[in-house]
Amino acid sequence: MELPKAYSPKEVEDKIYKLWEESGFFSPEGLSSVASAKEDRFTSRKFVAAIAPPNITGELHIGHALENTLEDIVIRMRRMQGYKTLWLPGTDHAGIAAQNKVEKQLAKEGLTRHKIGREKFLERMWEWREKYGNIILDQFKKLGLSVDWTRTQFTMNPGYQKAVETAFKKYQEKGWIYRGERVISWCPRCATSISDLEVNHVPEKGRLYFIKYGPFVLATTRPETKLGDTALAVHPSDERYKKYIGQEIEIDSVDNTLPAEQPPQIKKISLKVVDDISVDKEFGTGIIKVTPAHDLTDYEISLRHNLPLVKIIDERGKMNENAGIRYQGLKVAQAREQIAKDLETLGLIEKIEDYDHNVGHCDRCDSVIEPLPSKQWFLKMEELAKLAIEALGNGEVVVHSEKWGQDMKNWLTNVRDWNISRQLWWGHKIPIDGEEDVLDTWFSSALWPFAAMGWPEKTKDLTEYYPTDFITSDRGIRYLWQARMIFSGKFFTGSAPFKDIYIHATVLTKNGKRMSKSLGTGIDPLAVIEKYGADALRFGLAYQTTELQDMRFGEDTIIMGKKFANKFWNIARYVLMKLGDDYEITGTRPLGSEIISKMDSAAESVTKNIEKYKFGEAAHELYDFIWHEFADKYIEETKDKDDQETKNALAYLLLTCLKLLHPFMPFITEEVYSKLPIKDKGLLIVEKWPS
RNA sequence: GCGCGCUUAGCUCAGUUGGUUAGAGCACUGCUUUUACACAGCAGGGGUCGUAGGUUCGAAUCCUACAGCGCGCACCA
Repeated sequence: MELPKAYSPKEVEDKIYKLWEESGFFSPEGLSSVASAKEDRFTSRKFVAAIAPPNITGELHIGHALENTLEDIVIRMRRMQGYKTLWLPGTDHAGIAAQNKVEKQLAKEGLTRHKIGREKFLERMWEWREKYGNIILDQFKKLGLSVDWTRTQFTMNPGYQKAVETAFKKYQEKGWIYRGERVISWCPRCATSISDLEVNHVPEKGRLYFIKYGPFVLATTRPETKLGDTALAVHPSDERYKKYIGQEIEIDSVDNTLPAEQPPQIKKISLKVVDDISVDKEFGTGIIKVTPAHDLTDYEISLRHNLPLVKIIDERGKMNENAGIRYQGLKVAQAREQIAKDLETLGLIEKIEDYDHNVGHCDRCDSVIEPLPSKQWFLKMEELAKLAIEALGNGEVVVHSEKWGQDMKNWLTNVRDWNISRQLWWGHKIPIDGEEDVLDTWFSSALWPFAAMGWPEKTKDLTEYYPTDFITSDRGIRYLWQARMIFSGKFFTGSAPFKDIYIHATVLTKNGKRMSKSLGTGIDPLAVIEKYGADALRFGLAYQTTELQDMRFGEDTIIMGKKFANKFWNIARYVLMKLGDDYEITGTRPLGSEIISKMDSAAESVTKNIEKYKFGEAAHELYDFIWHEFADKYIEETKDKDDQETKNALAYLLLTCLKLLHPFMPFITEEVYSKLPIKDKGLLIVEKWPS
């Protein structure tokens, strides 16, 4: 059987993937066809993982490629070790992100969701999901992922909807769901509340306005919120202001009842001075205006001092009737300019300084966030957080590396109640009569490992495969998703939903910047696969993986993977040539020569490293052994030998390396395996792991 | 601001509990087209291990300070 001189991935990959799919070995049911009770293969031991479901909005990016390559390495090794493996795939409806996509689509047609109405809009959402929802999953096939496609889930499937409803009701029975008017982070563009975790603080150049407030001067970046002031606050121990605490102070303000066309006039108002420890004596003049409705810190102060809220900014980011006719209808930024001008005219501004500060932006659309009071649904976190902290503390869930586990515990210890309602249309409707809002998308994601298996029904899958063994994601969603999965699992099923969490590195550009599609700094995995092959990409990614260090990824590493694939291909060619036509590989271990024992210890070490999720080390060991020990030394030393012993050793080395390399480079290894002179062989994917 | 991480060859990174001449891939130089592979082989150049101190018989490895880069949390109005 002649092998071509160079390995060409394109001719191999799709063909091999098809073979695997047809074999049924991606499903535990398929594995039972080759099960052996005697050797305990695919019978009693199980290994289960649920994929991090990609959003229906997306396309494959290099982060997905890394994440799922690593997970596939674990799954493939476990499968070969004889575990009945299940890797459960699916997609996430991605509430706000997906809704934004379709709204953009509508905008191109000159439409808005309000113009077409809720029903029609949801139809469009489902159309989107039909058309684009599975793109990533299809792309996963190019990567060679061995997920069980017969079980593909979606977070808005009817069964999953039921899980979400059930979960909500169970929380309700506990009395942990409540509705409250609170100041929350609001995105005027998306017209919904968003989670604090979805607010990005971006440094911006702003201005600090020093405004006269009666006998005081105080500094603010947002003069327009003056119209919503309900108090002034100082630090309790500030000697400068101690005598004013508790007093009502008369202040010159601007008359907001005058139309904008008229020159500004002074209006007297009065504000009480309160003392609060949150005030920094050192900043500005040490005295602050309190605008409870539009500032999170001020809101906290208002709760402590029982101050009223005056809402002056509406849900579209415009000044409302409480701002007075002079400002009503202006956008926040316009109102800021207008009032600054008015105050200046009235001589109420002492000075204006340039000022660099951080401004909150929406994670999804980058609009400036407006804190404002809004009626939202909340989930009490106290008891739930305890459940997760306990699971992380007693080793029921182990986080790799430990650094991230500690980090999650810290977050859970300080976590506030979860605002679970969103003013969107795409998502799970809050299961309360007359309620129009939907649930935060992470509410359903939090149920993923068990809801994807059919919970709350007592399904066979749930009994057999839950809890799972492994999950992985990048660090960006360890609170949003992983921490919440832990307490959801504990609360609803009594078990933590997985044993091991692996937080993988973030892939950066070669220059250490975040990869961004809009900046054109991303690497498209599909283009890489097209150019170098999936195995090269997979191996390159795994080779660079370390526990903590983020990964600056360039083509060099992929080129290395490609060269390595070609090297391995030629090792196989050589061995096959050397073995000759009538040799049959039996897989028996030749008696211990030096190279054989080196092989064995490499096998053991690679296994241990994958089991400990030390992917980079495992890849290095394989590379070094195959290239430098097997090829450079052993093959070179035995070139002039033709005896049976050498042939046995060559055959054994090739077969063992093939197996060890398979999780990293599944396509080329399966292809080579298909060419080996072995009697009654099946597919490499279910062959016995060497260690 | 608080916390964490990183800083080792031109580039991207390894360096296990401190111990002889600090490693890999890519790039580079020279030689080799020898029937597995030129996507290769052999040989080689290149590093005061961020800076300054300290501990030690001995430090890239431990401690302190500083600097640069990055991440997370919190936002000071």
